[in-house]
Amino acid sequence: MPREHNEPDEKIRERNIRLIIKAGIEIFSRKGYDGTRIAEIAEASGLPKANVYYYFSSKEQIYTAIIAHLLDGWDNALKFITADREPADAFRLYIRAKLDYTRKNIAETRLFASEIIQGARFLKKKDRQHIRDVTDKHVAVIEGWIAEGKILPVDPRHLFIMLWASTQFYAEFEPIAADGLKKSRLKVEDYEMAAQTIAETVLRGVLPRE
Amino acid sequence: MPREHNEPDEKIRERNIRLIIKAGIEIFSRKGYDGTRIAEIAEASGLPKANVYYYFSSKEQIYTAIIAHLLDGWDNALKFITADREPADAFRLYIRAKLDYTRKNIAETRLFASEIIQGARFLKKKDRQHIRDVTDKHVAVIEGWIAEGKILPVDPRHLFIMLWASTQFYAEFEPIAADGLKKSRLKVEDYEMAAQTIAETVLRGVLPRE
DNA sequence: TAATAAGTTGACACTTTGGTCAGGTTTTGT
DNA sequence: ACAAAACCTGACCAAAGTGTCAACTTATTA
Repeated sequence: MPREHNEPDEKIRERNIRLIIKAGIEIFSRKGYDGTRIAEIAEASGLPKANVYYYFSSKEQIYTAIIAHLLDGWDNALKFITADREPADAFRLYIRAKLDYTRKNIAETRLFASEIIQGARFLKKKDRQHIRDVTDKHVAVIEGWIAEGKILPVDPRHLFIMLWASTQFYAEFEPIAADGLKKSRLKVEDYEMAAQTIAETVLRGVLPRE
Repeated sequence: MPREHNEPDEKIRERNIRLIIKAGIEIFSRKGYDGTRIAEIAEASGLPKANVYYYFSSKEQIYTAIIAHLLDGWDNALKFITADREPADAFRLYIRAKLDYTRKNIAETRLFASEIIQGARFLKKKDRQHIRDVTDKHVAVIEGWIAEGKILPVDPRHLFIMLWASTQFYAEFEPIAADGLKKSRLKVEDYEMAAQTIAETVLRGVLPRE
């Protein structure tokens, strides 16, 4: 088996940790925490099991490293609901960015879903607090728009959940979504069409009539 | 430990299978297929492990029995999108029924999500076909409404996914949904409010302006 | 280039797992 | 009451699981 070679300047440590995390994301996302076997991660990353333990002292440590990595990714992807934009633009951008992120990071998205379904056992208090804070900030922006009459009075928290849920779905439930769309696999165009439908419907749903 | 006593006339076999399935739903939903240990199901159902194997010959058999049971439940719960209703009523009823079902069957809902995330390994071809058929039927009704001008031209499949996703979310992602709503746990009123927000928004989103 | 640090790994210890089985007890039909 | 059927279960496997370790090789640094 040809050894994956380093990117330029990438240290051995960095490369191996990257390989382990990458394999871990894939396998944890499919099997959940309890269902994942370290040996499988080792095999998928091309390292012997003992070498995995050289970098991580336990299964839990690999898992929590991945969760942290994942939450980081989201923060970068989602900064589009700000008060200085028009609601229509903000929603459209948000929906598109979220769908884009999930499409390009299907395994991470599934892993997060898996973690929550399994009881959010490894989501730290501060991680949850962080999610709450981000939500609150967005909610405040929406409430501002409502006060200005820019959108209709809708419960902003449920509205948010609706957007979150709709955009998550395509990655998490890919086989079901594909069945529903009568495709064998989802392609970029399907995500594109999803973004359009969600944005159109929700915008007509919340913008005041002219 | 006090033995759970029979419901009147319930045969031993029925009772034990019921107990095993019940425990199985709870544990499979939390741990996924690979993560679930038969010993844990045995303990949760109050039977010795060997007794579980007296009724089911393998882990897989328990799991697939549960999946079948679950799909049955859905068929009963969701019969509200029919061409003879007005769109507004049909959507409102569907959203409410789905949220009601997920609220009362949280573990089943999570188990289904878990199964899909883990690659739909045990969802039989005919089950998927059945889901497709039901979807197609609903899609046809929506297309009918569009043709009659009763609702705006929206992609019916993506619209459906939106409804499905939004209504699933509260059960699957309960901790996140609760965080988002600033509650410690979701109550009936929260599901009620969710139904209202989703229905209002989507209806304004698809009904033609007067 | 020599010493030290970092990385690698086969083999091992110990635990848990799915599943079996022989032999017991209880329920049921007649 | 008695036999047959249904039910129950402690003890047991082989396989698979997590994590360890001592001895080895490769990289780094002065």
